[in-house]
Amino acid sequence: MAGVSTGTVSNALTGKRPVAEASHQRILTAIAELGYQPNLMARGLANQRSHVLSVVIKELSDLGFYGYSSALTGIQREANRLGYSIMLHFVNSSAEEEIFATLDQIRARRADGIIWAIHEVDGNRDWVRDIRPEDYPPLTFLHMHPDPALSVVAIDNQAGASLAVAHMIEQGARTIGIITGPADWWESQSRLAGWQHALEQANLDTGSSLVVAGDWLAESGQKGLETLLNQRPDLDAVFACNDTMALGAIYTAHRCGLSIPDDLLLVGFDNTPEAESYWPPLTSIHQGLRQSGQIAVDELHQIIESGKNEHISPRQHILQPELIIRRSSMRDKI
Amino acid sequence: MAGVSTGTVSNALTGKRPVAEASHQRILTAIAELGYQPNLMARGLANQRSHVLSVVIKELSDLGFYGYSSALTGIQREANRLGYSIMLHFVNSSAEEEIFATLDQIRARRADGIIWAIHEVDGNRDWVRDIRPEDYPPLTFLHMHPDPALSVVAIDNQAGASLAVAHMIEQGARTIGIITGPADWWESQSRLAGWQHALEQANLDTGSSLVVAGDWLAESGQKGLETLLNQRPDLDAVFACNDTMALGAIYTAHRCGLSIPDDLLLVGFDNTPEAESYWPPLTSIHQGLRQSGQIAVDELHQIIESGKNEHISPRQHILQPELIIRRSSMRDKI
DNA sequence: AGTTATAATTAAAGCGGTTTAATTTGTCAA
DNA sequence: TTGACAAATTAAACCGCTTTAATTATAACT
Repeated sequence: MAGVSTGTVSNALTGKRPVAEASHQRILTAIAELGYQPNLMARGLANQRSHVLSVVIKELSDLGFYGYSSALTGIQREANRLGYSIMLHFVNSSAEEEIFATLDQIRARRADGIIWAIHEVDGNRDWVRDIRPEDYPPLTFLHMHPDPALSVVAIDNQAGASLAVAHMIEQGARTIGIITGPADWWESQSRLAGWQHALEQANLDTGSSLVVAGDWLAESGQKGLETLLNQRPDLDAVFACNDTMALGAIYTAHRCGLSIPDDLLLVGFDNTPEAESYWPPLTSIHQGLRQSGQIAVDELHQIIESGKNEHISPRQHILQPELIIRRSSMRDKI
Repeated sequence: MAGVSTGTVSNALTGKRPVAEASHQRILTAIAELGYQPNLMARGLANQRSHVLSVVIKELSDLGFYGYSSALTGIQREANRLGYSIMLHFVNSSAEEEIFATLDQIRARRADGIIWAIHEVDGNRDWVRDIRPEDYPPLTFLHMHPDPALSVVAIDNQAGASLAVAHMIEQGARTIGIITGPADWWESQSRLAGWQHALEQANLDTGSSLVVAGDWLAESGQKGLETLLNQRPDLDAVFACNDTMALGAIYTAHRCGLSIPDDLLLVGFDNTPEAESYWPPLTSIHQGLRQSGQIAVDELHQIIESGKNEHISPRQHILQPELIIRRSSMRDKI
């Protein structure tokens, strides 16, 4: 319609080779007239580049909304800026079968890169060792434990937990319990390690009677605090490994007539927007989730751009979380 | 490698035409040996069918996690079952510019269908009237107000709100305030209408001093209840248009030394998993969000399969929400 | 005007599948 | 042995784009 060949149209649109001003104009008007929209599948086929990033997360069932949503926001913004579309994949179990089904699908779609953001559970990243990397697009892990052989963006959970516990110690707490997430999650483990580390620094009790495992959900926070109180009547502070479980702990405190912070200090993890509307407002650890998502995309983009040829060595990005102090942990009331 | 032509491989894999058992075997082993993975872009190009569903949501910033996450879960499961991958798109403003940019991207990717799940704001669906439907893949709207000309899956917000308010009336409340969402959201409007309807049925006050607008976030629930209490000292119940704002209202009640439910009944909307760990546990309206997502996919799938030719008339699916009673609304304590 | 260099364009091949129409192979009856 | 018919296979075209190599148009210099 513009009286030129498809090759010229291609050049006009991608700008890879110069096109005469006159033809350029004719092409643009023709495009507008026809409502033409380039077919990205065809373009991808020809370019061997889909401009699609695959993001793999655990099914957003009843837990972990906050983390995934925030990270996804960060991912999306950056991906959009760099011209990628994002394809979402869900994995529920750690069954290798399901993992490989997902990987196959990603491979079949010829995604340019993968952000693997499944919360890590003991051994559910082992498959990485079994694959030939050249069979798959570049892979960046989000929120998993750093490994020098892999590209990883993570938050320093241990440091965050230490921050929380050290703060409570400073506020005068001496018997500090912890409500962890499921024992096999990496994030649980490192938050537990942070709790332990901070207590050891201060020569305080880290006995197992101070540890109870939750499942991230509020109800397990309720039960968790009950158990802790039974085991340790002298308990004077609790670190809940996420805000939702902290909410459950607050529930139990109310039910037992315990005042937070007068009788018990409490700190959570995540710093969800609701935390400041808990009663009392909850001190929590803020993670740069949005930022971590963004970094993961940048990282992946670099690897993709550099081409698989020049072997770029994997990098580790560790973000430091931050303590947000609110009333639940302030012995001296404000 | 299997000594057959690509055409035969195609037939073997898709099963569209019969292939001799012997060749079939040879093909399978060759595939296993080579680690072959069909290129879905090429397949899509040839078939004019991408097997991709585009899901458009508002950026999961600080609000609305719960709704989007649940719906996405439903969408994902069903999409997976039917062999679709899902591509995620984010729209933030209601600027037509951004909307059309998104639509163009979807069109360029040749998605088979679109689930438009942007929370509806006054007029931000008007673009639908301006487009030629045949330019775009089939479109289903999720959580927007029904329109006979469009394919829509929605939850009956008005009925849900009425349920909540009627329940409080039954519990003896006579002066029932409401904390709404932003005034321009369709969901706010219909929940407000439900509140009004239930009160009118019972001949109770619906004056504007009983209405205050929030923004879905907890903090606005705090402020909201403050305002209501100032305007109406006789207030004896509140309907918060989501659980998060209800949490804020609880905060204010605690701060003012008011007991829920003794001094004030409270009902929320969403029935988030945390609601039962609020103090007191929150009565709320449960929406079948996961189910609505699933239905949207089914609906779209049907339209896609039927081919654009036989014009399938758009259907409306309205789901009824459900009242979940907990202590926050029980005058007679349990 | 005649070369030559340069810029713009195009024809054709290729990306990796599917599909149609034609061909080969195999079976069986005459 | 031949011919007819069905089943399996394949060659080649096509999906819509990019790109290389070749070609044509344009400008610049003797």
